[in-house]
Amino acid sequence: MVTIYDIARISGVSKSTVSRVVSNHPHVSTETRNKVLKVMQEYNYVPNSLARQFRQKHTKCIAIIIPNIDHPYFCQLVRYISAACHKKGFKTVVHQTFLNKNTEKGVYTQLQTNEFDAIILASSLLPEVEIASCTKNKLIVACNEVFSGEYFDVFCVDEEETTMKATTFLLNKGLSTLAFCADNITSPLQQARLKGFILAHNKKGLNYTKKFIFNKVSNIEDGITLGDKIFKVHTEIDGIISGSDFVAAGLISSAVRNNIEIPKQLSIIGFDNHPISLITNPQISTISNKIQEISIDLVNHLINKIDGRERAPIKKVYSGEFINRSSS
Amino acid sequence: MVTIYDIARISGVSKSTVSRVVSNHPHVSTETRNKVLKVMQEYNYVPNSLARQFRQKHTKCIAIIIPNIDHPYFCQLVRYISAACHKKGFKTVVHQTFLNKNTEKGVYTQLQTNEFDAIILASSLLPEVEIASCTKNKLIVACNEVFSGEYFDVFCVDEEETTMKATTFLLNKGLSTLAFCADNITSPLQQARLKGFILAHNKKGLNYTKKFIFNKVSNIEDGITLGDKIFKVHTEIDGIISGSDFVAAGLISSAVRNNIEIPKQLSIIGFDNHPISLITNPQISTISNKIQEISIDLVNHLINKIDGRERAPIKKVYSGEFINRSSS
DNA sequence: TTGAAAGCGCTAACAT
DNA sequence: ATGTTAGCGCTTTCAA
Repeated sequence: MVTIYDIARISGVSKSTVSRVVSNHPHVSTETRNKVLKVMQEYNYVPNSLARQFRQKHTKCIAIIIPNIDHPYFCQLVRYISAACHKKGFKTVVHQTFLNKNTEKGVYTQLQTNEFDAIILASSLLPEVEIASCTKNKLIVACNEVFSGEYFDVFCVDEEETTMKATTFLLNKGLSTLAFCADNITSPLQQARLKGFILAHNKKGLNYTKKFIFNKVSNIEDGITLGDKIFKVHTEIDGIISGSDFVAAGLISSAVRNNIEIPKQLSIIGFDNHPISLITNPQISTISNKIQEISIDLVNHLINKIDGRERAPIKKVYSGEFINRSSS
Repeated sequence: MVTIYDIARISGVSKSTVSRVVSNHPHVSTETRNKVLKVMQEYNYVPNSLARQFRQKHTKCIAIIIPNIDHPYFCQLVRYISAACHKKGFKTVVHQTFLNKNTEKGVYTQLQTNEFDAIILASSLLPEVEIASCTKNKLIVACNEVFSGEYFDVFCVDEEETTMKATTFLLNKGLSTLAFCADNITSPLQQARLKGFILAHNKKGLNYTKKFIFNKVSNIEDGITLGDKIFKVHTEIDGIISGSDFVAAGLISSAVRNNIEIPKQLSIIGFDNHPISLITNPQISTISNKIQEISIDLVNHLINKIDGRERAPIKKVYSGEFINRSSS
């Protein structure tokens, strides 16, 4: 391996000078710079990132924590975050927890040992204070998880308000028996949605049915399974706020097979405004969560922080948009 | 920051000894080990990965190159590869090229500078020899891209044979005018599929229609757009081999809106066996590509190579499975 | 504008 | 079983 020292020796300058041309410092004469550049090229020199990172105490790498990438929302999130990071010269490493607390904690340990410069936390199983204590003196920012903003930065959609809007829409149509599906009901985000769901009922002086709050429904297959289970038995359900467009798609396909007319007998609302909502029949009414906008804002902010251009923790709340298609 | 030297000083041993307990070496007395462990805990010591990586000349990080993660196949691929790597103590960094050659080259440069230990190449725009020359002396393995296996390891499904099987199935049904959709037709993988498509025609002494080879059709929206364009004008098309289940889903939704009966008037076959193929109406006949099996094999092999337990380049070919549902 | 020199935190060969 | 020591490749302060 050819090192900076080799290049220095060969081009007859010092290591410092070579380092300066590598890092594009000023105060190097054009003559010297060209001479060094030529030798670098000739000997196929590439700087060793490991050494630079060690010396400069940063990795140019950001971790993102999600439950599982094979999911309409997280997949898009990673897409935009990763692209935004790349544009700024950062790598992104994806950590899937598969909803395992210890896996999540492992990522915090890696943060402490400098495996990456910061964490974007898009899904968490741990309480805010515990996370804060695990990530002390390090950079972490939450994305669409419901945290106070007291300990670390938070960028999120107002899940409660958004879910309330969608639920109210169904209630205003005169529906009486709504179901609610969650991916992982104990998470703060799902709790916020549930709160919005309940609040919408309260505001109209209506009751919701506890046994129609379904947990652990996260993908197409889960939607199908749930549908097959409830559509035969609980025909009184006339509306569903489902946790994602994939779940909604599964529910719709099951409903169709069970001869339930949508939206005449049953309304279904999804989340995420994923393109899948365009190909079901009927198309899925959904909630757009501004993934791209949030991703870009968040990454810009985070990188400013890494570069030391920002200080105090901020909380930025976005408003979700209800998109009314044909399933409601 | 508390370093290994601090711990050594405080616990009254040498740096080497501390290093040994950190790395769980044998030849440390239980007494010493416990003493050091206690001090480490008390002072909240965490080893600095940057220094270790630098010293040991590895990152414990593997890059994966894909066009874009928001895609049914690549999303699942990343899911399984990333999980398999994690199990072996490796991180994965996702590089999306968005089909840009220079972005792909950038990743090879990063490999040369040791930003990660190896690349898993799941999508490439570059010829095999160029890749080989860019990744000299480093580890790279291709996944489901059609390379010779001469320069680097290759794990892949036999795309040609698999596509031929599916095409033959349609031809045997008596269909006469088949269309073919590709994501990016110039890629070796898509070329292999096209070859299989053509071969199936040849074997039966039939011709295919060149203008029904469609390029740059990669997601749900593209499927819808293409469907809306061709279903009105080219009613002679009676079968489509589409590049992915998402494209197939888009096509089906467009066909339904255009009052085309599937599979009576038109057969559609997807790729990837993504759950989306279960929620369209009719369900999508598709080709399973054994993502999980390949991912695990590939990662195991790659990590053996990183650890120096393997040498010569290998090529492992898997057979895809045609799954006949209701869209064909 | 350039060079000398110290040192980042850790590992491992060698010596004891 | 433990310590001594050299050094990984680079950046950066300081001096010239």
